[in-house]
Amino acid sequence: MEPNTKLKQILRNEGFRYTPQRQMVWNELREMGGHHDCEEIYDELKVKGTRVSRATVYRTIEVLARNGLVRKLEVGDGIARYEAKEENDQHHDHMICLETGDIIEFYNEELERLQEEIVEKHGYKLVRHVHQLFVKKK
Amino acid sequence: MEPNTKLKQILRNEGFRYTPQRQMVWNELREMGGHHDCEEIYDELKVKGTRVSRATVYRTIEVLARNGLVRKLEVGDGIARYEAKEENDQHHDHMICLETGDIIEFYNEELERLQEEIVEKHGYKLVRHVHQLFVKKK
DNA sequence: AACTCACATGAGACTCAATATCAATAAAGA
DNA sequence: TCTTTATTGATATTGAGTCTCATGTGAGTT
Repeated sequence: MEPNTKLKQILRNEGFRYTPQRQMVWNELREMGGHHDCEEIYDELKVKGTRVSRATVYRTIEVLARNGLVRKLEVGDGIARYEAKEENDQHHDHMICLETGDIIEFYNEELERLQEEIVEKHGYKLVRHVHQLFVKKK
Repeated sequence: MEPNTKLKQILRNEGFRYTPQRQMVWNELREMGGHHDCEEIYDELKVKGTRVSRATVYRTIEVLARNGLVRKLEVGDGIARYEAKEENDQHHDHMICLETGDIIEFYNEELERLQEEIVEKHGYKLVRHVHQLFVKKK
């Protein structure tokens, strides 16, 4: 399956249209890698000569996030970051260095299990979670 | 020690002045209990006839948070909530019900330990963390 | 008690990420 | 090719939060 077909399929399943703009935003975030805000994506697309409006970047990221292609990350500075969720990425959370702003990914199975357990104990089921560790170099 | 002295002491230690406005914001948040945003605190003070400006509420909450009297809580809707940290409150994190907006507090010792362990393993030290479980009723 | 002055307050202007508006455009099925 | 309707682009608007600055006041000093 060629890479573009994946996005096309997902959009179709959700009743959305496949558009070059959506493809470009999705491509861009994947190519950039890491964690970026909408403004960065918008600027990068502009630099590359592809004209996608700011509004469309915001709207597309939202659509991609709702459909699990992208993960939203809020680090507390009022600017939402996004990261592409690739085919066989495993789930992870984030450690944010307060000195450098670096974002480090981590995953801990025991942690995931504990969360489920806690939620269960309160009579709920877990939909999603936000877990961020703000750290400093030792 | 009468309750007001506590705030007075803390402010003085930080080189801040003790003002009726700061006392009123602090009192209000404690009386309200739970998790509230600045606008709610501002409105409630206005209803009670005490005139504290919006700017002062925002500024005071910030001072209180920096000095550990108040805890900031961001649930992802772009509005910061705050909760009073009383004398002998123990640390806790939050479960947010996606259906009702209810905020449930939880604490798990093993979870806290694990976080320290993970951070340690990456060569950092933990400063603070954000941990929120978004849930639905079963 | 009066004096002093740096810090705090109040009112409103301002910021800026994000959203809404709406005419023009273009998917995609018939 | 035609038609319908979602999508786009340009821009205005929103709103939580911050900044400004003239005025007010806490609190140390005399």
